[in-house]
Amino acid sequence: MSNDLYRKKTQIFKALAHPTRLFIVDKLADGECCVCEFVNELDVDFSTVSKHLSVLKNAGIIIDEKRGQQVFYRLVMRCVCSFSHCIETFLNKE
Amino acid sequence: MSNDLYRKKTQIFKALAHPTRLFIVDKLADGECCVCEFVNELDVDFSTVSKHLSVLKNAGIIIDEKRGQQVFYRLVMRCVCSFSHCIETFLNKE
DNA sequence: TGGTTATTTGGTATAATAGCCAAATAATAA
DNA sequence: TTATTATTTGGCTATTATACCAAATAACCA
Repeated sequence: MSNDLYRKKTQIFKALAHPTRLFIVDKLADGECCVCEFVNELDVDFSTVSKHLSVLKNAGIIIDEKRGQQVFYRLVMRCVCSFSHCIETFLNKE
Repeated sequence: MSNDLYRKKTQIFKALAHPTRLFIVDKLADGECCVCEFVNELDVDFSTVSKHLSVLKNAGIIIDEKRGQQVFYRLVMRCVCSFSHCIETFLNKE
């Protein structure tokens, strides 16, 4: 049980283990978004969205880029989408 | 943001978001195991292993079958393996 | 420069999770 | 029936995660 690998993998699963963050990833699968777009669609505080984004960023799932006063986020770990899709198929079977 | 779907998906990611549980899933990818086999390899209490297994079971990732006095667990959500593999590739790139 | 907008950071209260121990259950053996 | 083995469950404490508010930063505009 090589600890370091499991620790890093766990960080990725933890980052994804929240409904708001899964929603963010789903949305980013269709293209980049700025922070305010998430705030508009989710009924949570700006600071809360920002913190969720930083969790995903620290895990290496998304990256950010500042353009003007806005910050845009992009999905880099694309295979999350295929797993997410597999889960949906799985849930429909039950 | 259809809440019920995100709630269920989150449950699956939460279930996977622990090093011990990732280890269990990895091991089950190679075939069924009984509880005691995990206890031997992991340095944690029997009750702790049992609780980790029930988290994975409640999420629908593994199933159990009692044979005699032992309980055997099997991996049913196989696509966890491919995602796990993708994460490893991803981590190696960095 | 001063004001406004977009975003992040720090503080804090609350909720969820993890791990151990002890006790309960369940199957089998003596 | 009693004892033994395998596993689960309940209770408790310590740690971690979440969400809000307020304050800080950073870019742009007047």
